Amino acid sequence: MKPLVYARKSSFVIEPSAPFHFDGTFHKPSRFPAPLDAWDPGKFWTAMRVGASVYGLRITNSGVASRPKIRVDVFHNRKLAASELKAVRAEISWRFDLETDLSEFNRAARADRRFAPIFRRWRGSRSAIALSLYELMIVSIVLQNATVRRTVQMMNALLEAFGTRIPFDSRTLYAIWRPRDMRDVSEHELRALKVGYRARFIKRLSDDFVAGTVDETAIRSMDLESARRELMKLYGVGPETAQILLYPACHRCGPMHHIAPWQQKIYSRIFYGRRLIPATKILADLNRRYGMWSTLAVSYVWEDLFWWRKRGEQIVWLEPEIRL
DNA sequence: CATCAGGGCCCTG
DNA sequence: CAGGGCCCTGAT
Repeated sequence: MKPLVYARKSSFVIEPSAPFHFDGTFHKPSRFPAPLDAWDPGKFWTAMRVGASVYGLRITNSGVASRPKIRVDVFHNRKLAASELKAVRAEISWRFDLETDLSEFNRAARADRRFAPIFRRWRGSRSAIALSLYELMIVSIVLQNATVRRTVQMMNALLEAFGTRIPFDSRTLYAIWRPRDMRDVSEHELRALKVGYRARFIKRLSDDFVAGTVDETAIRSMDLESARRELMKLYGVGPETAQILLYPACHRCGPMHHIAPWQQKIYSRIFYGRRLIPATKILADLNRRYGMWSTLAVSYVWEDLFWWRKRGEQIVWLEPEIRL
C-alpha cells in the first residue's frame, strides 16, 4: 500500500470566546503520554478523525487572552471540499469548548479565598480533549485498573495494530481507529496485545457504536444526569469511566459523582493538607463549595499541580501516586 | 520463587 | 450491596 502523504494544507482562523487560555486548554499535563497529540507553548498538534477522514492539525495561538485567536492548519492527503473544512472547524470548536461562556465561573473564582491565584493563572482554560466520545472511551478502558506504565503499553500496542498513522508537519501522530474497524477483530486478537479482560469491553463498545446504541450527537445535548445514565448503560462503563467521559468529552461539568482512589489521595492533600479524607466527604465539600462548576474548578487546581511537576517542581508526596 | 494490588467493572449470592 | 474474579505487570 502506498504511504499516505499529508502534505496539502488548508488554514483558517477561530476566535474563541474571551478570556481564553491557549496552553491551559490545549495541554493537560496530568494526562498520560500517548502519540495522539503533541504540544509546545502556543502550539498544538493532533491527528483528528472527522467524518470519514483523518486530518493532521496544527493549532497555533495567534491572539491574546482578551482578544483570542487561533490559527488552524489542516494537513490532508487530497483535495478538500469546503464542507469538510467547515466540519473540522465545528469539531475543533466543540472538542476544545471554544465558544463557552465562563463568566459566571470566573466571577466565583475571583472571590475564592484559597484558590483565586490558581483560577487567575489559568483563567480561560476549557474542559477539552482532542478525542471523540468513542476515542476517549477507548482511552478510559485502558486506564481501568492499570498503572500508568501499563496504560501506555496497552495504548501503544493498540495504536500500532489498529490506529491510523498520520505523518505531517515533520511529526507522526496516530488517530484511533473507527468503531467499525473492530468488527473483524477477534477478542483473542485483542488479548494478544495484552489488554486482558478489556478486550471484551473494546469489542462490545465498538459494536454498540456501530449499531448506533450510542449516539454522540445526542449525548452532547443531554443534561448531565441523562448523559450519565446513557453512558453507564454501556458494557464496561461504570461510575469512574462515566465521570471521565462526561468531562471533557461532553462538557458536562456539574457536580461530581465519583472520585477514584488515587484521586482521593491527591485531593486529600491539596484540599485538606491531609493523608486521606473519605471520598464521600470530599465529594460533598467540593460540590457544596463549587456547585455546578465543581468539575471545572477541581480540574484547574489539579492541572496546576501537574504543571508545577512538569516544570520540575519537587512534590514529594505526589510522586509515589504517579506510578510509571 | 510466590503473592498482591492496581488510575474499575461485571456478576453473583 | 458486598465481595470475588478478571488480564497483565512490577513491586515486595
